[in-house]
Amino acid sequence: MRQDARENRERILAAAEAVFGEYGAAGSTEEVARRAAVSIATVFRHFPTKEELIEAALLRHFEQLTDLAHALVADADPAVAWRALIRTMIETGATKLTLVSLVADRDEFPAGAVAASNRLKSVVGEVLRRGQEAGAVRPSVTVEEVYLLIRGLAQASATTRTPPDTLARAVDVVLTGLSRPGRSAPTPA
Amino acid sequence: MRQDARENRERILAAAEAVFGEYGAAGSTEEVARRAAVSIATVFRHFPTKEELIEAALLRHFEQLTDLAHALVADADPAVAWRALIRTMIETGATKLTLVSLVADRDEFPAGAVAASNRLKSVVGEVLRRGQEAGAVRPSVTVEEVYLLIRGLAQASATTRTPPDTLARAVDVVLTGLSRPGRSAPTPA
Amino acid sequence: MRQDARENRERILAAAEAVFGEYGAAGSTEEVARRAAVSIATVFRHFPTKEELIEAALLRHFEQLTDLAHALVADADPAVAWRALIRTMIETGATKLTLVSLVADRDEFPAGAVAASNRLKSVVGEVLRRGQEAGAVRPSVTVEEVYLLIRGLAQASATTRTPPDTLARAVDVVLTGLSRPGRSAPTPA
Amino acid sequence: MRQDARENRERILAAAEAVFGEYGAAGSTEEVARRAAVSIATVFRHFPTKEELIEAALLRHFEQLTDLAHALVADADPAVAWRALIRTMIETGATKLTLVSLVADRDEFPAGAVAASNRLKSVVGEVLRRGQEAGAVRPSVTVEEVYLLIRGLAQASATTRTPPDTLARAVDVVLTGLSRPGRSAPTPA
DNA sequence: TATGAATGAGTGTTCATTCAT
DNA sequence: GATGAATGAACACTCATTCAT
Repeated sequence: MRQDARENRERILAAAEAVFGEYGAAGSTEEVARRAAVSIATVFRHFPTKEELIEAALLRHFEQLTDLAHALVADADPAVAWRALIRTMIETGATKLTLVSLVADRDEFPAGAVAASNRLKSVVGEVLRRGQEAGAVRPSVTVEEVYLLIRGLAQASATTRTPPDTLARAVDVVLTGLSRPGRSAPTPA
Repeated sequence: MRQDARENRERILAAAEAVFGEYGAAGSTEEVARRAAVSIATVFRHFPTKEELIEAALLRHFEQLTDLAHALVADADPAVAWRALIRTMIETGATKLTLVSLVADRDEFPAGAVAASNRLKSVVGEVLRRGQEAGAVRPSVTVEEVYLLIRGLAQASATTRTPPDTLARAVDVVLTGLSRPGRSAPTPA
Repeated sequence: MRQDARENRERILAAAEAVFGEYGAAGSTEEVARRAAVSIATVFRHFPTKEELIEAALLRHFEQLTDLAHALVADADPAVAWRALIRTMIETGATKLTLVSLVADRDEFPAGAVAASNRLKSVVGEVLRRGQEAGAVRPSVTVEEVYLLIRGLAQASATTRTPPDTLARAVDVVLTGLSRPGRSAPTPA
Repeated sequence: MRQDARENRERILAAAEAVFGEYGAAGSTEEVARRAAVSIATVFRHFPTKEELIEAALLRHFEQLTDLAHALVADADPAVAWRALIRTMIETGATKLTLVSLVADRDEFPAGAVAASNRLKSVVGEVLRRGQEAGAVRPSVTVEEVYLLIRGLAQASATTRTPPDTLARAVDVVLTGLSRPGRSAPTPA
């Protein structure tokens, strides 16, 4: 691929993340093209379908989160790492995670995105396991409900104007509900 | 209104609830008409605007929930009532609550739906207060984060195929996070 | 026909004249029904087609004008009668004559309306002939161009907001153009 | 703009002039597309709104007439120029001038079309003035009634099947009515 | 006979996608 | 490889007309 093509691809993906994060699936491909300052035909040359465009944006997002999770795994305190990961996934994912629902229910979930999603999930699972081993998280908790809770808060706060402190309190509720009984989750500064 | 018209109206509302619950605002009025087995013109005779159709469906849903909440208020045990309400709102609301976000951010939230929504919220608030007085719910909890958590789980489980037990575990996490420390929420049968 | 039916018919015709006069053919049958305070089905029972409704309204208008022309024929001064007829047809017809174009170009011009139109035309022709015999109108003038001029001014002033004095001056121009050379048309008070 | 696009634009405008001239504002954009042999989406790409399409057609027509009027101004004989202008405006404008009323009463008359319309009116005014100075036209005549008469005949003859000689005689009547007393308007060959 | 309700065939408009340059 | 233009299929909505009550 030529260099200008690669640059275009990157600009388009960034624009897609912004547009679909803002308007959900209702966001138009034309608008993506406009923000990326390319012709719409260029968008379609890179991503032959609106769906593929969304998936590519998702993939990018998953990979960024995976990197972040990896960094947190290296953190000294598993309990701190755990809480930070949950918080970050909800907050940074807020605008973008809405995208998941746009492709998730299709039968043939795209190979690339599903792989990235699995990679992310396994790292999250690892942070979870460490939290459990450290006695900070209930042993019965599985990644599945954690994901559901994260996605829920991300979507809900993304689709309505939620005051930050309301979201913060909701996150605390979740963290408390996940934490080992007797150890309440300390609220961050 | 004639009887056949009332029947149509009811069928249309049910169809609208299903369609918009499934596809969000992207659901088409045509599809609603198809599922209700009426002409699209009939849909528009009953609800002159797509928005009004969505709002009417919302209103219906709010009122049903309000009735249910009222019934639960009359229940003997506040703690049981509280858990039942949360569970029911998430489960029955799953498909439908997604609709809230579709109209919630408009400036002129329609009188009917907003009133119904407020009525519901106040009853939920009452059930919450009773749960707190009975020592079953943390005193610091407010309706706002409860709503956010409910909406989150409802939307998230509605927009992806979630196994029932995953949803159940997530609900338990939330209920535990909301309950008085030391009193874990007993899982139902 | 029952009496209430006849009353309805009359109210519908009046409403039709108003509505189509205001909006032209774009006026909706529903609006006519609304102004006549009857159901739309009643409108269609009386006039099985929108076209037939328009034609009936036309016919009514033609007949009223014919009556008026007859009265003018009886007038003592042919020249005065002539000018009065032209003026009245343009002015009263302003709002309504637009209707003519709505049906005029169809092949099968409706029997009733065409008859009424012909009756009117023949009376206008008579007034014209008398004016010519009295030396007030050019002998070469025929009813055809007179009709075209009348319709033109009526339509043009009906479809745009025309100041009364502009219309009056235009009518004077026409009257002058029609009158015997050497005898300018005296402007009325 | 690419060349094929420019060609399409021109074909669309021509089609619009024909269609709206025939049916008035009731003419459908689909019909325009059909006559221009393009997809309806192409029509909307060029003119994002039916209104803008009508306006563009109007503007084109006004500009053509203005050019013609300018050419006539340069003509040696003001009386001849005057009569030729009136005749041409009525005849060529027949099908098209109907459009004026469709947009004229809107508050925000579109800048382009209104400017073009004003330019045309001022040139017509100039030809009128020259005719008056040459003693061919009554001094009391203003552009307003001239316009009303022109529009009237154009509309009336456009909306009904008028035999050419009837229209010609009507035009003569108008020209005579406008001309200086004692000087009848010579009929053209 | 009159009505409220239902309908089919449009209308203007948008958008994901393809084609010619 | 990138672009501007074109397109078909849909969408929300309207209206003349018909049907059941």
